[in-house]
Amino acid sequence: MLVSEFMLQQTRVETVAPYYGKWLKRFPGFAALADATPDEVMLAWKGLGYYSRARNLHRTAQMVRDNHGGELPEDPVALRSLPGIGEYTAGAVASIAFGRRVAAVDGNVRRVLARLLDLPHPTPAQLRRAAARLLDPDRPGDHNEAMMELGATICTPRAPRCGECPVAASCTALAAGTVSRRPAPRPPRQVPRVDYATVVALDPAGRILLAKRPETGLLADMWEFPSARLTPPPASPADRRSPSETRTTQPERAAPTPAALAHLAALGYHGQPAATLAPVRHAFTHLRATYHPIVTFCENEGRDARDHPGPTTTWINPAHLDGYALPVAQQRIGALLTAWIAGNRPRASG
DNA sequence: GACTCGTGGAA
DNA sequence: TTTCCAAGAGT
Repeated sequence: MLVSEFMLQQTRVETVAPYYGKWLKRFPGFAALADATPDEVMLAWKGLGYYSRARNLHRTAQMVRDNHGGELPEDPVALRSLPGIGEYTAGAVASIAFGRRVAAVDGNVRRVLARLLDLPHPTPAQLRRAAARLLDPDRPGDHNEAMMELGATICTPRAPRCGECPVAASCTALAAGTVSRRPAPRPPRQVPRVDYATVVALDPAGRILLAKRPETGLLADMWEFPSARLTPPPASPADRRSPSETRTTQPERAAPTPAALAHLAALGYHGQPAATLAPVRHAFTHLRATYHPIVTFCENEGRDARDHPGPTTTWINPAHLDGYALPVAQQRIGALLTAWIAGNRPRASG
């Protein structure tokens, strides 16, 4: 249940389903997960997104092993202290798995309560009080699941089916005619557009260069083709409050070559662009990225990550790309590269 | 309270 | 094609 709760944070059931079974087979319990390496954990989470969840679940497994005798604590306060377990997950696990009398307020329950009580801007404290007051003390787990299921199937964000709702008679927002505006949606923010030059370096043996991302921030601890930002950093958060009517003047297509070669030189390699692959677009939660992949032939002077400072890098056989934790956009670049190599194989003998 | 942090699917 | 999310947690 802990694995499913981690995976379901901000993620749909249909997306999680294929990962869940494979994960439990790969890591059958806390001990197996705790003993795994970070790379093994990231590889199993590859493609699921919000990768800090994987690192936190890994750390939680190690804390369960080292501090809790190998068994997950049942007390919601103890659960709350584990990495990646917040107020919601602690309440869900404690009530559903262990029968503790605590509420679990997720996005669905928040919406249900906001409508039942007609609260436009419910605070976490208001939601905690309301959920605790309504909780069925005899069946807290079933109650919490029922609240979430009600929000997922009847009390939906758009087009709620109030005619089928079992608690419609108690719904304050329904009586007031404000259901569609409860809770009030937050005003949209402008999403920055960012262009990256992506270096696909090929050595004479046909191997490609990968770099490991920093252990914090976007796509932490994931592998990627070395990339350099082409567009200036986004404006300060306060400057992008308004909707997208004022689209920033980003170039439709950035010129990638100089920055790409500069980045490559910074890594200690030099070469000439052999081809430019099709741009790859990818929408993150708060960022819309466009990667401009450049294929370049490089002399691999037998160097690897231990021979020079800077980011961790490694040369790999393109056929082994699946063995590395690459985010989705980088996997797409890898697919483009594979196709390009296949189309250029006859000329590669020189 | 504001902000960061992925992805795929529906509208 | 673009928007808007969906079973949150950490800073």
